[in-house]
Amino acid sequence: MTTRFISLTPGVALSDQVASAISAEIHASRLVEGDKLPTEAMLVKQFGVSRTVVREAVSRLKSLGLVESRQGSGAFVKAAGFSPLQFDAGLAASRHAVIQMVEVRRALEAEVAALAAERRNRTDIQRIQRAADALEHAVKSAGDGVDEDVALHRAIANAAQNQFLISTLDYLRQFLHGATRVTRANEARRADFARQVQVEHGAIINAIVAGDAVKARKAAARHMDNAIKRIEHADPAFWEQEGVKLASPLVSGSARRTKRVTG
Amino acid sequence: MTTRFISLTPGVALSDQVASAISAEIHASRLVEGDKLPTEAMLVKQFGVSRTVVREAVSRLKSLGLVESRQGSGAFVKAAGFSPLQFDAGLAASRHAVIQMVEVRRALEAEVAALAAERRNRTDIQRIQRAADALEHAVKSAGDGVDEDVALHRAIANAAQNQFLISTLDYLRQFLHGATRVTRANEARRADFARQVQVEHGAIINAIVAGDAVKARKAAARHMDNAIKRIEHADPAFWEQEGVKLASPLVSGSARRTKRVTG
DNA sequence: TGCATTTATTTGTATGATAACCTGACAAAT
DNA sequence: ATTTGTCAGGTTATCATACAAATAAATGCA
Repeated sequence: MTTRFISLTPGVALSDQVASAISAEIHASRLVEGDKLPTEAMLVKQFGVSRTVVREAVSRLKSLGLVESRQGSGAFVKAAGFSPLQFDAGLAASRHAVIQMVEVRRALEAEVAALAAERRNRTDIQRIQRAADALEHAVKSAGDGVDEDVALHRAIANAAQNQFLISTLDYLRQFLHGATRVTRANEARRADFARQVQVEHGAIINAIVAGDAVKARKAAARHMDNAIKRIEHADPAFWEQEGVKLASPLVSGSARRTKRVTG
Repeated sequence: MTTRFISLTPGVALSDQVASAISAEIHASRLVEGDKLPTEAMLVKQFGVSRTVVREAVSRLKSLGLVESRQGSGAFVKAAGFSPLQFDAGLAASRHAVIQMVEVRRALEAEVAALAAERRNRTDIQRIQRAADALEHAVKSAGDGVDEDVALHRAIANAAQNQFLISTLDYLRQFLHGATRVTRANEARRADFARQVQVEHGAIINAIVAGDAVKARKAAARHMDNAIKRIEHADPAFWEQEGVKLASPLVSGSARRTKRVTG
């Protein structure tokens, strides 16, 4: 008796259905590491599709790292590695989600600042202050200063000497880049806001230079708290138009045709 | 004049080579979002392979989210999504890396505890206390309590009402699971250690129940600080043997035959 | 038993054919 | 002028068949 798979619904690509059917068996642990998949011929029979479809389905599972095939032998379930962290891209434009992400960032930036204060060396301090100068110069030159802001925070993160903190913050920044742009545009319009940000940065940097981890942690947390406030008071037009456009994809995998490619 | 792709080397699966060749074009920005890939017929000519190979290659790019194909129209380069966060799995067994990951976790657990203290409702409190009871019971029953420990921290995270904090912590836990097992085994051997952990948990829970965010943050941070200390004093044998075993897979994609499947 | 050879199985690749679908163009009707 | 219907060409999706290459099982022999 062989494994019975689900029936197929027309309309959706057959290879997708077969791939997800097999993938479901693996995730449901009905097929575990080392297990041999049914042969292509068997899958053809069980699903009632052609070998092309079966091969494409298995090929996708291979590229996803779920299975591994050996010519002449068969296809086998691979060891389930660590599943990567991947937030839903559509949430990057939702005001609520962005605030939650900044909460994550607040935690990490505070930790980074504290560790940087403990571990910074002379080179780190130089880089941080150079990045701060560049940011100040960009603001004076009427630039938005987004890149310089990122560079400053990255310089601080480097001083913390923790690769995972750096990676995680970089990952978050992918999602927060759009929001950062908006908030900085807001800040640029109001001189008092810009000055406030500069003061916040200065407090963090001073604490790091002084080697005061507690003060650095507090200053970084306060900086992020204010960032949340600035996001909350950002131009609501941004969240509406962008939010709607990007929010749809996540509710379901339904077909959408957002882009025209006519030549 | 159409895009010229690389030549093929025998030995490696053709579909792999074609897939990575096209993928390289995309990553090199010679093919950008919205661009139409050459038709299957063209790719067949350019690479000098069969249509089966081309289709499997494109199918893999689809599952990787790099391209999207529309029947009757063609295959198009999709918008480059956010690159996921993925730590090197081999590092999960290195003592130094684990400590750095716990530093990340300390930041997040502190934030989680603080937010949980602010946002917890009656249901959250019930779940947290039930999880704490289960952990205590597991310890008394001579279990290692790893699962219960995870469940407790997860219950707290849920009360924080921040999906991204939860996801990120879950992601970290994948890597820290092995280390957690070891440290808890250590704790189980020493009654004073076990009691200390229980006290630390109790402090976090009490602060959350009391709604004291500051105290909750401090208690969680202290718990993680002690976790780092416990890891540093863990049995060094673990880091040696496990470290070697887990370090190998990542150095290259070479063929290894670890498992026999004769059934 | 132990080993070499053969045979069968299975995946990799090639090829041709058909169906489903999209796009653009054009004509007809409104 | 706009909409609707139809058609032709191109493209992907699927099917079927065949052969090559690698592996595993079976066989025969010493």
